[in-house]
Amino acid sequence: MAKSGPTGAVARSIREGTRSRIVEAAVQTIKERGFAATSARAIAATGGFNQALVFYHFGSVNDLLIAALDHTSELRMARYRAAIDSVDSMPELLAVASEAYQEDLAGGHIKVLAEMIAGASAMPELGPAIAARMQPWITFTEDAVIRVMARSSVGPLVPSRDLAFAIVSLYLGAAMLTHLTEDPAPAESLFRTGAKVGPLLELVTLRGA
Amino acid sequence: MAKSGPTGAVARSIREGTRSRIVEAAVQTIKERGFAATSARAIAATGGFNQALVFYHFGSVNDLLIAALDHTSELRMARYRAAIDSVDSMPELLAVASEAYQEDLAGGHIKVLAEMIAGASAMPELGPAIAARMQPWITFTEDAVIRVMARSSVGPLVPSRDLAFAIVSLYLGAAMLTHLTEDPAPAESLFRTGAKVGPLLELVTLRGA
DNA sequence: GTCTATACTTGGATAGAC
DNA sequence: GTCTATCCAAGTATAGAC
Repeated sequence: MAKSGPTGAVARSIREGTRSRIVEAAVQTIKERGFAATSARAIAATGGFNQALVFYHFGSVNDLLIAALDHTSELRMARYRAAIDSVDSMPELLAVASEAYQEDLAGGHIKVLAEMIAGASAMPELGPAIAARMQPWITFTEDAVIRVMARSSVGPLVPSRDLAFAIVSLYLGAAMLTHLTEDPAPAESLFRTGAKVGPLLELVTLRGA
Repeated sequence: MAKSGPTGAVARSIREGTRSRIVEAAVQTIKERGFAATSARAIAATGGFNQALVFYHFGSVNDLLIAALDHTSELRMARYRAAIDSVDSMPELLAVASEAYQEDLAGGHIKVLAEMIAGASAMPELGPAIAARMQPWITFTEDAVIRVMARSSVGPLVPSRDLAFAIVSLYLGAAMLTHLTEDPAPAESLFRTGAKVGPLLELVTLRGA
């Protein structure tokens, strides 16, 4: 007969593992205090554990931060994939992208991304790891672009790779500017305008409509 | 009768002032070593002067960095203004923008901008100062957009502020990605594609053509 | 105005007890 | 696996001689 395990917070801690607790504390610390303030000591304070655990489990603060970025990236990618896979028209795509952006902003995901990319400059050895984690987003965007452009008469004229790079750049740049100025209004206005212009574009370019 | 002054490097130093020497050393250090490595000690080593001078002349490293950003921003703004003020068609504008981007990349201006924006996350007290220094670029871009769109039949439909914000975001995001991956190819490909698509757009939308 | 020397702080990282 | 205690490096900033 199996002995019954612990319950409550302790059980949660064991089930999720200390590693997960540390990763989540790292994400939360970046969101709340920014990259620069996310030291091993600050992460430990956020999560309520000892500073030395960071090094025991991850070897270095940098390796922990990369694990944290992986963690949020996976969550966000799953969210975007579910929202976009069922979409194949430009207006729908813009609407979904706008909605997901609002979620990212409210949930602090944008802040984590912006802080990590910014941090890559502060810790150059972090650069390649973060760059590698941007590639899936470009590929993902390119897939969506190809699907939507297939219905357009100008689709074949626009290199999908360039358009995907432009979209990711635009998203990233808008996130950095929003994050920098702490003023969400310009980006929101841009998304609203995009939602209005999208259907127009579709009208003009729809193949064989 | 005026006594003749010193010559050579010494004269240059006096004429430009120590402040300028320090600012230029700061810019060069950011370009060569990145934001994180741009400490008072590193700047002093680059410029061949004493570390304490940074604090005597600027009070803090942060204040020096802001002065350095002002310095490069003024140079770049003058360059862009001269190039763009004489332009009023979309293809020309894209060509000029592409050229200026190449210059920025080669001259390291993009690196300075990217490092400073990244650094704003690392040093939160730097954020507002840098945000304020992005505004002139959005306004400048909006002016160019308004002039070019005046010739287009769809011009009145596109809010110029949104388009300007999008262009600056795209530029910034592309710069950050290029900087991060150290691969200039995607951004260059995007600019080439833009140069091809621009004339097409103009053909389609030219007012009363 | 510019230098040397140094006080002070923060944070990464490890040793060793438990 | 987790804790306490500590070492060490790097950097800001200042005091005070020149």
